[in-house]
Amino acid sequence: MRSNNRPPAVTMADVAARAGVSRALVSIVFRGVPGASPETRQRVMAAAEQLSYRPDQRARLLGSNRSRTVGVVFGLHHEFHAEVVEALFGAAETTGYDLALGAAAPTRDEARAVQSLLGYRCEALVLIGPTLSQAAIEELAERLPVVVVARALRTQAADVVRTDDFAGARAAVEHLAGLGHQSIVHVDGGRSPGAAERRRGYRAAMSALGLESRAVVIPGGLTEEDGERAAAELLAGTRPTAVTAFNDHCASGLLAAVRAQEVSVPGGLSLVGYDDSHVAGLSSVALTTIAQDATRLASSALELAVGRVAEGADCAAGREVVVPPRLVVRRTTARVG
Amino acid sequence: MRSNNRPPAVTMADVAARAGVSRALVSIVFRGVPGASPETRQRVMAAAEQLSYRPDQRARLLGSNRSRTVGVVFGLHHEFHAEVVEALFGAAETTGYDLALGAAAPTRDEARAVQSLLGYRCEALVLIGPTLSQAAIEELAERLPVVVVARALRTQAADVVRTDDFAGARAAVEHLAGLGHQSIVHVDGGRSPGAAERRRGYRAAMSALGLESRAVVIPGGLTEEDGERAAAELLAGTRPTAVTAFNDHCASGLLAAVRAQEVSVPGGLSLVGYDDSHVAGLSSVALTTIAQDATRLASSALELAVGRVAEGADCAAGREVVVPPRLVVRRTTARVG
DNA sequence: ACTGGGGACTAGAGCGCTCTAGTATTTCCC
DNA sequence: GGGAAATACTAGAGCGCTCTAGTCCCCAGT
Repeated sequence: MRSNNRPPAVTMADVAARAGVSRALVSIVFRGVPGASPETRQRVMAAAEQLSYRPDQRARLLGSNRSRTVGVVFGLHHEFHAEVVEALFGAAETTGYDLALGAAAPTRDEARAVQSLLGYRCEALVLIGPTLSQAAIEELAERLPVVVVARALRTQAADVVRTDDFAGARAAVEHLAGLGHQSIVHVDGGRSPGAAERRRGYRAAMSALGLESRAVVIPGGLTEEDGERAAAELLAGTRPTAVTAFNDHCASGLLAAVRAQEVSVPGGLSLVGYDDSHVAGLSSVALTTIAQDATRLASSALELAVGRVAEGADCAAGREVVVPPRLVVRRTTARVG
Repeated sequence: MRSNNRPPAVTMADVAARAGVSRALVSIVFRGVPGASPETRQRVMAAAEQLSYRPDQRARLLGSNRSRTVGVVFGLHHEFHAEVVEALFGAAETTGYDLALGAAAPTRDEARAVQSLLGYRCEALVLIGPTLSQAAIEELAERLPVVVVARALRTQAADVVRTDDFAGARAAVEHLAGLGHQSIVHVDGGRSPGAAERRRGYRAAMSALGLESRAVVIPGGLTEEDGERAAAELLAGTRPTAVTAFNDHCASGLLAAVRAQEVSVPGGLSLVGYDDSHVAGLSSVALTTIAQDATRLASSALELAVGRVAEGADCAAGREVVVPPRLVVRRTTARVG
């Protein structure tokens, strides 16, 4: 029994019949390949329009035995991921590839997202800030090209596109040092992608400035709550004059929390975030931060992904694209008072 | 020429050969339908495991001529949408339906997202806070079941699931009035989904309290920036003692901006947001707000969507589920000073 | 002993496309 | 005017599944 009594979906055959041509010709027109006269093309398109026909992706992909699809795994609640995803859509436009989204969230882990994407036979996978283990990523990479975005990974199996977080963290410290700060604390991101690099960059910069002994890293995280918790710890001990935070969310939580304690920013404390996310740009927050170039990360990632697909398995392994960060000075940093 | 020299994808036939059964049997096992003995099931699963086989969704769906997929259109940058999407994944678990995501963003409009979803032959569409015109939605609804979430819409064509925004706005006003406020301004959301209802609820509540003449609506929007702009306007005129904002983002922008102007909240101004989004819960923001129940919105939406699919075109038209909102009192509202 | 029924399994025809191999028809160039 | 080459089009075999209509075999009932 067919319980659904909507009209059956219109297929290529319907369009062909209406236009008075063969199915193959309709296929030719819709794929935009040569082999049809302009008038026929016109006629086919008109027929399709009248029937409001759209080619069935599933069948199209099945038939060509290529999916022309790149899977994207992203964190549903990560603002920065959303920016990269948007940029990926822009980049995909010119490549002829489609994007399939796999959402990861607290109640739906990355592995699930990946599995569902594999079911769609993506030709490559772009993982944005994945928290999967390196082993898991390498295993995946055996099956299809994998590009990891925004996470440093030493592996020959996958390509990596990331911001130079080491340089970013260093730039933050140097900016603060340039303003006369010496007591600079880093609130880190724990095991989050990028956290280790930023921590290393921070330490290296402190050493280079001869502030080695004053380097302090306190545990933070990637959410506002983490920033708030870090603020408590920060204010309890000997107060630094400046802080570099793992990301803008953490920084903004920290900012709000210290301001609530009557500590003025940047008067009493300078603060640098990371990512240049939306929140940093708000005039009421105006966070000095290190910007990641989502557009370049996205276009590089897609380029690597489709490049690898085209080259097949025998291409150069484990390429890495490092995009330089950019210091954006706003109003949470000032000369040490 | 086959440029890609990865091993060809493993198919059902491979599994069948390895397990020594027919393809059909493998299909039976993977669909979990009766018709295979426990031992055979075991054997097939083992074979699939060894080959790390996953059924090809495209083919599976093509073959069954059902996609068992519900398309979800959401705003990539809307925190609240992300919450609903996550809840939808949870709800989908029990229905046997899969979710396909269609992302809308400033550089990728909803129509594109919808078109791409249609290409995957979704059986129904869930539109979260769509900005599409009513006509466009109705046209869509002729082709497949459509459920609109978080936007009031008077139509027979689609089902609607929304929070009772009228009641929500009223609850906000009543809460403030209960604290002695009389001069209460509403910062609205313009043409955003839900904005009109909330505005009406605000006006109705003010009237009911005999504060009709003091009702003031100033233009806002759904972003922090909109809130900041509204703050400027707010502080320029005769200052109210309380504000209800269109959503939490708008409220938090407003909050930061007025605090920057040395206006204490809630001492000098009480503020109520809407949505109970993440940001409202931050201890440094602690925004009193009207919570929308994303989980219930999501489960109702999915229920309606699959219900309509099951019933076919002849089912009750234009159902509406209205989920009650909930006042969450935090620390941005206080008795009028 | 014969029938009937049910469980386990298979053959094979789709699903709506793509794409190779082909058939007409026209054009072009000595 | 005849062959080559290009252009416009079609036939039909897949792609990897699902699912209907079987086949086969074993056992209960009479």
